[in-house]
Amino acid sequence: MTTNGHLAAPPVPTSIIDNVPLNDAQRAAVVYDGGPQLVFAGAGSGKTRVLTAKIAWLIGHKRITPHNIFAATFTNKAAQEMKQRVRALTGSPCDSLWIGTFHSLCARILRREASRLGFLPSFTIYDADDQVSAMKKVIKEMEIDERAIPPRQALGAISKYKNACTPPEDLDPAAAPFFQREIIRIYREYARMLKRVQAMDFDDLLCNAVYLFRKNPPVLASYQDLFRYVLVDEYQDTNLAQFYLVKHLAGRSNAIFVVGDDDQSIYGWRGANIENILSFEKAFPGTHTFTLEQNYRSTQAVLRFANTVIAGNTRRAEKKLWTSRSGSARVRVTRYMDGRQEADCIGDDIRELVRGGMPAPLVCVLFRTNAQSRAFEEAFRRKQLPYVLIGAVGFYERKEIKDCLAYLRLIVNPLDDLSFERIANVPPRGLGDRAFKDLRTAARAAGCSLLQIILKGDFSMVADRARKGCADLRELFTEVNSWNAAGTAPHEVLSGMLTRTGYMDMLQGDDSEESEGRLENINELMNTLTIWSGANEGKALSDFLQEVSLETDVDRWQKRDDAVNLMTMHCAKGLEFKAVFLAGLEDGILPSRLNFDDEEKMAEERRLLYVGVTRAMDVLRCSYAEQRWRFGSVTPMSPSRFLHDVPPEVFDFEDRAAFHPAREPAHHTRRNAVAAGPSKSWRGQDDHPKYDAPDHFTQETVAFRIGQYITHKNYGRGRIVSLSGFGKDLQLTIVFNDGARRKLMAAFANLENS
DNA sequence: TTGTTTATTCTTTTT
DNA sequence: GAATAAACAA
Repeated sequence: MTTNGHLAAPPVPTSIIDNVPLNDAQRAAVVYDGGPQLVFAGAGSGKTRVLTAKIAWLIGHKRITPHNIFAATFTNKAAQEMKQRVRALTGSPCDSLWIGTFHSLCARILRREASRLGFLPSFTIYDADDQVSAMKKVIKEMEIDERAIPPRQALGAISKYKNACTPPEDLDPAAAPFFQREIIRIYREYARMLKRVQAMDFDDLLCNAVYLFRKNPPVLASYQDLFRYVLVDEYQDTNLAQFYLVKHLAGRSNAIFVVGDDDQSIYGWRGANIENILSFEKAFPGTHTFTLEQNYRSTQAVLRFANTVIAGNTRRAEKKLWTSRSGSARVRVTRYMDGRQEADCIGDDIRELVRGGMPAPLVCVLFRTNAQSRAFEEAFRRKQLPYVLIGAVGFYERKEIKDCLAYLRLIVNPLDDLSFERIANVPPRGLGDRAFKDLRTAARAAGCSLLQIILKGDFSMVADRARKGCADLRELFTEVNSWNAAGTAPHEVLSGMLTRTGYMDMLQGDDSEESEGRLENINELMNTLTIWSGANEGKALSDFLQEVSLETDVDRWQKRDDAVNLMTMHCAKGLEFKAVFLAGLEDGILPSRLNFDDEEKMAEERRLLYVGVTRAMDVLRCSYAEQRWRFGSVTPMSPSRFLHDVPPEVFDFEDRAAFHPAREPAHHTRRNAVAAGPSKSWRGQDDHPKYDAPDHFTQETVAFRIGQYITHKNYGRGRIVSLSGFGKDLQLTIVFNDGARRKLMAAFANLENS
């Protein structure tokens, strides 16, 4: 059953949302009150607005208390913003809304109910790094060869089980083939270890919440009573565990509202299941489906490009995005000689845009992988073009920051052996492998954690020279624990701790470039913590640690009023910019060569490009390079196969490679030298058959750009005013000196430069 | 036990 | 090219 607005929108004056400009379809979705709702919201169709209005309507019109609403968003930032807007609309304080990412909402539930799962409320949340080190330890302890089963692979397999909410005790190793059998054994040990150190990884937050509800029907019932309404944003990126969760919470009331766009499903690799949205109606019978097709974000030129990109995918929910926004700028596709030229020229183009009045923070460069950011950072720094890089090496993933956090974690959770092992010898305290082994044996015998052994004060199990270090640690933690108990502000605890341990001295003594940056980072952490303590009076150190580990890249993003933005396309989900540059659109990068052989993954790559394209409001520029400096050698590249699916009339093609002045950069091979040689993949052998891209992109004969003067045998001299198509099909629009405007096929026109 | 050198491996996207 | 692990010297 589908409604496009006109039928189901009774013009009931519902004062609460009268202040929100909504079109018919949006309004219909907001005021519908007849059971489960699925809203297909195309890119830029006002999804957030609908979601916000819906919550406001629930509170203001349906009289549901904020406390009884569960809303899952994709970032915490989005949650904060929505909270603000709902507050503005309803005039009621909305602090009690359950709104946030699935992970934070689950963490909140799990802290309250921890004991039912055999956890303490103070459990630690392990990030990807922590997971790897925990897994390495498990594998080592089980005396399995790390090369036979790489930790990451084991984690990947376990993550699949957790996504499906299959606990290790439901798996029978005897019934599985060898490799799987080992994985199951490892899964068991890993789970045991996390329990022992009182930690949950990201997947645990979701599946443990599901286990909680499965095993405790009364608890489930109490949450079903609590959450009278469940809303989910970006539903296309939910995984099975999240589906179970939603099904548990809303299964009885059927009071559920989900928004999403199957065309923007880009997290399949993380376990997201596009079937969740495509089969929503099966899971929630009686679902009413709404479709938002009017795009308010992009110009027709951008949207046409986007529509042709996504049209290449077959299995999609039918929808046609349209816009009434006109705009003068055509989409441009540019060919560059190499990554460096690409970054340079994009920098120049951005400067040009900004000079023309475009605010820098509304400009964004998007790429497929984090590694690609480097070229831009270098170029922009050279050009003194301010930028902010979102994502990449996250602040909280830096060594020194992780060290600080490990110290703090140990105060909150003394059972966290992993954090203990991380910092026990940083700065050096004479504790090496030998000492750790001794401590572990003693801890195991006493049935307690490493830190607890230290706190006992009996160091007879370790060698002489390690005793001093152990005693130091004991003194440190005894003292710090007393500060914390006495209610010393968190930032003071941290700074006291770092001075006391000599960590600061360690960095100050080392006058390398990095240690300077590290000191700065630690300062920044201290500032963050100070500000946080001020803004969150009454909250504990443990709350800070949780917020930090569940923070998304976008959450930490602060727009600077003079800086342009750099980020991956994944990171850009849900965001919009006036001008978007999509860089590195090459086969092997987007789509990633790692997904060449999997049809569904390739469809996801295409959706990723679609997401990138639809971030643009006014200006969209795509680019690819002929060769790229990758992995220590120059690799020839060809344009993304997705570009070939876009009909030429939808964009202007511009070739800047041929016009780039010959340059002899220190480490770059000359283009011709490479182009002439046999094409070699970066591994030294062609392990993937090279996609046979039509060579018209790279044909050296087609080298024209807008503004160039040429001479034609019959028509004389003229100036190129626009280009469309590629290679053999490249069409030039030329204004000749006689005033005539002619469209010519470049391949046949036989033009000369003049 | 610690710090240095050399070898080796591996490259996507993130809560 | 970078990050990590193993090997080695002090």
